[in-house]
Amino acid sequence: MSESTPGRRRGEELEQAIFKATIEELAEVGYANLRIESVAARARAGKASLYKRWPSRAHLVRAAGRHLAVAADTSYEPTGDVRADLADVMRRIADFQGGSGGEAVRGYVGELTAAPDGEELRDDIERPRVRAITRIFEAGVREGVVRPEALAPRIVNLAPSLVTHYFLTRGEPAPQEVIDEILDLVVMPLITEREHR
Amino acid sequence: MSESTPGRRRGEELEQAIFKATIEELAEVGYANLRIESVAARARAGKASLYKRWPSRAHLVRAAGRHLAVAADTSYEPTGDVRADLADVMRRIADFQGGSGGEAVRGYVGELTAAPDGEELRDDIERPRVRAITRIFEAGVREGVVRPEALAPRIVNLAPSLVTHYFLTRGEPAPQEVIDEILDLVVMPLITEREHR
DNA sequence: TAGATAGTGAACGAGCCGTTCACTAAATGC
DNA sequence: GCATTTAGTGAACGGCTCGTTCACTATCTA
Repeated sequence: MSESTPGRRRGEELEQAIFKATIEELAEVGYANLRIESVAARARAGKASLYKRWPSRAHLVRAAGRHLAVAADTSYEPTGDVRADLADVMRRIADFQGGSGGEAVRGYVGELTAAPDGEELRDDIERPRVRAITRIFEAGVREGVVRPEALAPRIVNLAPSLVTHYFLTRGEPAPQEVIDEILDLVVMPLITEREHR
Repeated sequence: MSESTPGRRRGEELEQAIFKATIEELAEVGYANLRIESVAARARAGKASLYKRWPSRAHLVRAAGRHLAVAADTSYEPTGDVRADLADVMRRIADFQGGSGGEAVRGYVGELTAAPDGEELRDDIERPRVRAITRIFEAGVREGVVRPEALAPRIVNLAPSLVTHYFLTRGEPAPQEVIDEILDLVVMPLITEREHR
């Protein structure tokens, strides 16, 4: 019961508090203005405790981003309406990008130079999306409305990639109209059978 | 003839020298490690001259990026082979991203928060691509191998968007295999007629 | 040729970085 | 229940880069 007066936290408990503070700071000031000292102060922790765990701001933010991505990984149940299900997943991605997760990704991208590490963050973010969309596509294939070739990873990743590209190049998450247009002009025409004609 | 010993440059001439220095620095140390003082020193200019023109590093890099994008805008003549022409344009985009242009874009993305300005840079970069691909598509439409619907901006931008997304999330420009896969699995199936079957 | 304009270079205060250290609280071993 | 080890705190630091200022000087213009 060391909740109200933490006395002195350590290990996992302290780490969680630092992640929480990082995410809050990201949401408030953005990645570009994130100060290690501010995070430490907000978490009521010593700056040295942060540097003991992560060698730089970029590493801290990356770790916090993974933390966030894993936490946000809620399993998704397709309704069977392929377009509606895809729109739903894309909307969730855009919402994620509108918050701290987006700031973390932005920072990761800005600092990234010929990615030596950092693949884990991308994987943690991509994996649940791929899983959700694969299930949607599989359901569509069973019903005969989606071509089996659509299950190729590049095609499964198409919708998330385009939503993310919008976010990265515009600075704000894709609005609903953009999501609709991506679906109606690109994704749906590509994945559905066009035997008519 | 104030080339070898510039005496003291001003106006346009000085600005060009600063851009040149910025681009060289970007290529050498990357955006994250770019120091205003290093740029000034390399351009043999006073730091104050830089701050007189651009309020921050981000603005300087953005301006240099536009400068570069405009300079790189070589008009493109389609051969008529849609896939080969697209592969060519995508290859050029990836090459651009592998140099200073990519670093400028990366910096712009990292610093970007709900883009108030910065649309000019995106436009300067996108416009020539859109123009080139539109011409490729138009040629394809005339020959009956490309659907007229492919001329929608979202579809014209598809290939560049995916190449750019790869670059931004991986930290390095898309290799040839990725370009080929994007073309064969996504772009070509989407834009070509599929009346057979 | 005189004045106005624009660039130089050095110096500055301020802020944040990443590190260190003496101190203290919590966990562990006995 | 006491002694030892482990881990976090908080303050202080040297160093770097920022963005600004200022006296000086080169170039342009009238």
